[in-house]
Amino acid sequence: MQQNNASLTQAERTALSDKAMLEAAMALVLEHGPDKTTLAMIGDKAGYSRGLATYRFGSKGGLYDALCKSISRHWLEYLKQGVGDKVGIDAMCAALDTIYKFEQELPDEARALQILYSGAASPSAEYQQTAVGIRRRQKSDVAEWVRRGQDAGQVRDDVIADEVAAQYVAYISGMTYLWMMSPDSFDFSVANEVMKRHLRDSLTAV
Amino acid sequence: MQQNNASLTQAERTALSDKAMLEAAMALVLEHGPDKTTLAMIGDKAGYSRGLATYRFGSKGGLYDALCKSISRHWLEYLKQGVGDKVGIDAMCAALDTIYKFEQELPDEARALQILYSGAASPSAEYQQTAVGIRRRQKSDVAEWVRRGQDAGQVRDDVIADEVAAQYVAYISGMTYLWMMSPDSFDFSVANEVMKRHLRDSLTAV
DNA sequence: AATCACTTGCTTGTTAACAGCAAGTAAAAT
DNA sequence: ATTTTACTTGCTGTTAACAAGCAAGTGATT
Repeated sequence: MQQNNASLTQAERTALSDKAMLEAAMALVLEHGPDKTTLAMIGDKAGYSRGLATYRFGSKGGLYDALCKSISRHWLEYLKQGVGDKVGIDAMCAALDTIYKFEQELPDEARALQILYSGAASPSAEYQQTAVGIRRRQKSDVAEWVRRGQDAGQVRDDVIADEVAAQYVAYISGMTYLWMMSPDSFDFSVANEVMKRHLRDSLTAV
Repeated sequence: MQQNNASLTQAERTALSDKAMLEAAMALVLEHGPDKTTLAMIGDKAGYSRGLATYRFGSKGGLYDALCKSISRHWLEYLKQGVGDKVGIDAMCAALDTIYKFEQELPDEARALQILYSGAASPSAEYQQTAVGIRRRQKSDVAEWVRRGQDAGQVRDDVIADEVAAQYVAYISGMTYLWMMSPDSFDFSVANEVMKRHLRDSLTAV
């Protein structure tokens, strides 16, 4: 399929097939969901054999773990760019805007990530720890924003960073889930404005 | 298995096997997740044949839809009892306490429901509409509490009931999900106290 | 620079497990 | 007694996973 390139190093071949497989997997997950997607479909769509997915990723769960990590990495980079070096309330508001922008610009990745994170709730999900780790990291990042905002005098001192971060991450998890499940019932941009106002009202130093 | 009862009506037989199947399914979903649970395992655990689940519920997805509805019904009754005839902020706070109590008293049902709702994010989930409908109903119930609280003069008039309800339901969805994924990272009772304080601070009429 | 030993990427053959269906049996209703 | 309903068993196509094989790339020796 891809041997029109006269000659590739082993590393290049792997990188190429890896990318093709993960892209195919994402498209098929969006269309059919993780469980109705078969390894044969993925291999076929990627332009390889039905056996490559298992060979490369060990198992179906292993492939989804890799996909989860791959999209998460991209998302975390995107978020980092959107937030920049802001801290405190500014960082939290910028993150909300970045989430919305990500959903608008890269709806496929956003949706696929949401499906995978949701699937991680199942006891059989092999990427459960991956999903948990990312949520945990997001929470600690937010807590750090709050602490730095407090140091900078922007955020009031009597709030507890970890508590604020837990509420914030819970809100985001729930809102992205609900919005994906029924976009017509939940207006994301309005919700974001409400949330930003709330953050300013409740966290700004007196 | 259950024919020690001399004679049962057809309706009784169905009710009995229905209950046994759903209970078995719930236990197995908690242990192995929906996709690694097989219909044969469910029939076996319930004390019937491997074929009954398909016969009764049409398909694996149909069974999970029934399970989702069954646990949801119980949960909604439990919630109704916990909230009583409260409205406004009181109802929203009572609902938070009831959620916590449900998780403490009936952790299996709470966890199974969470797994099923999460699985509904997959495009292949046959109970997607069931899950969406319940979330939608919860949101409109909350909006109604807010409106009645406004009528009673407890809740400030300048908040928009639908917006408040969306935020509230999003927060609950996210918190229950995160708490199930890593109970050690999210302190549910502390989060509830924080949330209740926030509700009072931001919604109480001036 | 040409060959050869070896490794790595990928494919194909195979198997056990699975969901779903159809045809059957047993139990209750009429 | 006959019909209807609850449930079981036999069967088939599909699937994930594994193993054995093939082909392409790599690196050392000459």
